Amino acid sequence: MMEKITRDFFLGFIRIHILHHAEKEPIFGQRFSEELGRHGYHISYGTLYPIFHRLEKEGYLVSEKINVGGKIRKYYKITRKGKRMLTEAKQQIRELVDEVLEDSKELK
Amino acid sequence: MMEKITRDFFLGFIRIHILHHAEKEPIFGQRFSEELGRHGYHISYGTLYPIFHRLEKEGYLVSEKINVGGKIRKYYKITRKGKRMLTEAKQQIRELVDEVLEDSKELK
DNA sequence: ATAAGCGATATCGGTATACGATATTGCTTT
DNA sequence: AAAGCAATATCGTATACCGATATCGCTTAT
Repeated sequence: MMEKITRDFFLGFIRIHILHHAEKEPIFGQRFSEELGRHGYHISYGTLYPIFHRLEKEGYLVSEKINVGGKIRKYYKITRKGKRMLTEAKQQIRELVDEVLEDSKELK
Repeated sequence: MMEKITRDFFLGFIRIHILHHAEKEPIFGQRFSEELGRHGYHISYGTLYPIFHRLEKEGYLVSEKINVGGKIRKYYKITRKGKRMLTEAKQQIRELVDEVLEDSKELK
């Protein structure tokens, strides 16, 4: 089980994580969750779906329902507004993180 | 005002941030808050103090009340357990962050 | 044609966390 | 002894996370 502190970090980072992936290719909830799982992370659908809804409502993502093999997936892709925000957020996060993680670089 | 998404990140990162500083020198709430403020960040005392309490309760920090000019400050320093956790958390966070922020490096 | 199956999304009730505002602590000075 | 002050602590409300459960929409079997 993950340390709570690392988990808090993970959760605070999840929206950025989502936008980052949605910038590369359209994503949908279940697959995104699975991929996190493959990397040892887990997020409840009760958390994940409302986050998608909110990101769409705020204009950072836009969704499209697609029938794949008879099942409906809701694919999300990033909007122009989302890209702008993501770029800016990444810069701010990098500044925040660089100072604190500086001395852990050699431990990689 | 900060973007909500960046704020979520900041909040998820705050415990790491605190431990990081407490590793360098003993810290107390009000000064820590002021220093964040100087860097453009803000955290409510209603959020900050309970975080300190929890980190101490979990054994990552230990506090000592010190009278400075007639005022009581509660200085926190990191414990051995806290150091171990911090080192581990930093590595995990670096892995998480590196993939996502990779392509923002040249924008620094 | 209908109901069972299934991938996927949506939502619910309980619990925890963040916030601004207010109260409290503990010492010093008047 | 009470007023002043830096600093810490806590309160009530709002929001977020969670596991569990419900719902959706299509396909296949009866």
